[in-house]
Amino acid sequence: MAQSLIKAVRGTRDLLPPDTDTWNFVDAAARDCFRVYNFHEIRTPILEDLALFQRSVGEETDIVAKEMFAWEDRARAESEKGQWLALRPENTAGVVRAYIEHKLWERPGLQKLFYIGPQFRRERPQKGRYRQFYQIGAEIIGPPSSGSESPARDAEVLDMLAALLDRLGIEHVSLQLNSVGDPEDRRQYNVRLREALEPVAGQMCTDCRRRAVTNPLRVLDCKVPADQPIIGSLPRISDHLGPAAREHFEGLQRILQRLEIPYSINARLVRGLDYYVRTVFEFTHGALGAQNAILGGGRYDGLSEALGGPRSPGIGFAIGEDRLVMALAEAGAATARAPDVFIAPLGPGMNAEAARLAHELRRHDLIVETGDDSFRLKKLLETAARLGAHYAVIVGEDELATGQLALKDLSSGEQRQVPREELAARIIKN
RNA sequence: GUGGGCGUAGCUCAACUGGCAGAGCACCGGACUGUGGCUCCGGACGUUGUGGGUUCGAUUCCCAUCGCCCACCCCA
Repeated sequence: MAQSLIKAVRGTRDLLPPDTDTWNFVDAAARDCFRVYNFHEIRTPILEDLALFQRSVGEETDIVAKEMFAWEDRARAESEKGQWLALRPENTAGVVRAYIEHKLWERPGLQKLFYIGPQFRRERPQKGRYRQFYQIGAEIIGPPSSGSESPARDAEVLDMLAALLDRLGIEHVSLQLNSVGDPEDRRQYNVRLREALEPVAGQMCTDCRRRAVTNPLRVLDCKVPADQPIIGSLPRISDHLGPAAREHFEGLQRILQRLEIPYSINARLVRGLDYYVRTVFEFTHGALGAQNAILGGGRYDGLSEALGGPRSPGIGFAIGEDRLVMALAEAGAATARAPDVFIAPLGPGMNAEAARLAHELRRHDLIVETGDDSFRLKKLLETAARLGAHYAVIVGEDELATGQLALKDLSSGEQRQVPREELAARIIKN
């Protein structure tokens, strides 16, 4: 391989057929789900002002501190400085920015928005983690008067997710649920956690010793077996929720139970983004390697205000589509598309007849592939079989003369003469 | 950013302590001039990721470099 060949840049990849059929299958299933839950699509730019992510995701988070593609744009005038731009590392910030910029809170009712698109993080690639990755996400946001603060909205989002995963046939997923409380609850809990960690951190792994100082919440996430007893003895955030957050969390659980959506409370589920309050959740899937979270989300009641907008509580999620597709592949889901019929033009000059017939069949919404009259019939049928076509139609001199086309069922091998005008109906019926 | 593993045909992989780079699948042609899947015969397929070093000789050993994978940190 010559080294001068240009290749896809690190952490990006080409999605090729037949995999793209699977991706489209997922997209279509998601859009269908969003439709019946009355969500509408929003498309925001891939490129945003860097400050948007610093203010929303959190300046101290690794995502913003070291994992963004960001650069200073060319200055418009010599006296000016360039604007700092970034490829979006997630989509919620952009959605809320657009919500504020276009005063969507003035529209009646709740804003129920979804997006499907690429996101970018400058991390070292590994299984299920790419520098350009794809997320399917949705947000419910609106002023408090629209009911945006209600746990019913949290439940609606979770119900939709459960429906989507079920529809896709993804099994072995489990809903992990937690409440991280309101900002004041979280501050107090952080203090308590630090206090509790101080005497025991020395007995924990090196990462935890560091986290105990820098980011105590992350200690809860540690997977080192030896640390588990200590982690189990640490105070739980659920014991430190204020009355409002507690009531919200209980309200959500009542609805989930009525909806018969199974979930488990994971007191150690904390999420990395600064803006999350109250409800946080994850769906995890076995057999995806270390990156086992297939989607995640939570409530972000203060985000709009943090970005200079009016108070607008909200809740949302993002599905890691790369991982969802991986899970589908694990399940062996058949999503590839094959032609309904292959047209074999037999003999010189038959391409025109084949093209005409293909045109007619396609108007009946059939997936049609055509061969070329320069090939022998043996090769044409071979091609038809290899493409996975259900039927082959032979168009040759004999057929033209009689008006009867040879229709061959490629799985059974059965072949019969069919009048040209009945062809489409015959293929559709089977 | 850190650690480990791996780079050989389109794909999956062989090649003993250094001795003519191979197999299966896939591809193309033929046996079979209007009938695919099975079988048989034949064909094409490579600067062994790249650059350097050691050697009579390197896919093999050494150094460097690039790429990919897995994991860590962190996270969807």
